[in-house]
Amino acid sequence: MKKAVPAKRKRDAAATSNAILEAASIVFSRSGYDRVGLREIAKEAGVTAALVNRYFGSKEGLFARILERKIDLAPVLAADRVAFGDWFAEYLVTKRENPNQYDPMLLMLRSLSDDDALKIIRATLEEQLSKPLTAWLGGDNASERAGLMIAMFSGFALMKDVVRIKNLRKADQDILITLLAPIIKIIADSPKSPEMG
Amino acid sequence: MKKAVPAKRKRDAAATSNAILEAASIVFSRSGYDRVGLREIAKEAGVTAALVNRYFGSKEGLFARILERKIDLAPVLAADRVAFGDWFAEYLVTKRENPNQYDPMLLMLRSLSDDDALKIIRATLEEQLSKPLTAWLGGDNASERAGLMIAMFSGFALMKDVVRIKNLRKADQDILITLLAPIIKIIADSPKSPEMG
DNA sequence: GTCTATAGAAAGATAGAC
DNA sequence: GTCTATCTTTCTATAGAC
Repeated sequence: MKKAVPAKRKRDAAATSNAILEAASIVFSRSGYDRVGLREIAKEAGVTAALVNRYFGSKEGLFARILERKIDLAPVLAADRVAFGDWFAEYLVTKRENPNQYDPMLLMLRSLSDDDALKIIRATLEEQLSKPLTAWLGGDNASERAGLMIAMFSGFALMKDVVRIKNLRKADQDILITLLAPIIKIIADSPKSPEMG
Repeated sequence: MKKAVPAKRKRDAAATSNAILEAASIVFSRSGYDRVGLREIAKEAGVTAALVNRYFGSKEGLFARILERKIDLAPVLAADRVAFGDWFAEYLVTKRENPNQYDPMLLMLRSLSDDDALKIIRATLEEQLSKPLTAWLGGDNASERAGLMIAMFSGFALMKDVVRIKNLRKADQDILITLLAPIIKIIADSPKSPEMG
């Protein structure tokens, strides 16, 4: 609940620019590209809308900058390979949305309606998720399996946190994990080399 | 390619209202709720924007009306139960988006950015997909499995047709089907009664 | 570096003529 | 039943004062 009472900085370009970027990351994650105006972002950052364009050129430029920052896959891919299915299933099911936090996946899922944003999202997904995930998975048809993995977990996040269907919101978490784990496993395990790492 | 040259009807409320509904269904499917204005819909239907509000009250009302119509699940659920996994995998992978056709799933996936639309989408998914699918699946944890099924295939449609990631667009279709089928099967088959119908 | 003020475009909705 | 015209709001972006 760190409300917008930022330590009063004055005439510090870097700090201001960071404050805007941080505010936009959070607000876009919560509401998506279209629902948020520059005024709201600026207000959250403690400045005026004019500065957003001054530092980022345009709303689209700001959005691109947010997703340019590297998405940290380490916590996900650091999991033990054989335990990955169970671990990732639990991660997806128990992950709680924090409305005051940057969440690249939710930000993207909520920003599909703008053409400019969509292009940036496509590029981000391919560069930041698809590529490293394909490499990490390895084995036969790694690219297709990475695609299915992204489809699966984006769909899960979409239905659980964005659309919020009851089936997933009211479900017992342990049951969901039990059901989800084998799905992740068969995607993650290369069919022809299931025991390799 | 049936461009907007509708058989000139004059002063026929039912026909006009239908034309608007049909045009909106197609345009919303192609572009989503936010990207489309009432003027564009009206033009496509061969009328003016004022009539849209006259017949549907508001843009939101129009959107709700589109999704009120029953989604026909028969072609999907009519499949033989044991062959369902293979059949549905092939269906999802080979399905081609037709930009001149109403597609409820793509319409919803592209309309997540508006709050009013999102509420309608949530209700539609639960009433029109979740409920019948849960009943059809049956067995233990049918609701959770239905939720996962919806998550899986909405995520697949999202990444294939909306975001269009290369992993799924450039993939060999047979490989995708082969990988997808077992995923669908383990969701569809109740863990404790895998052989029941 | 930051602000106020505003330009300019587009949207949803409505009043009223025909 | 359908149209034109317009009101009102909201948005991104920019010019220019301080």
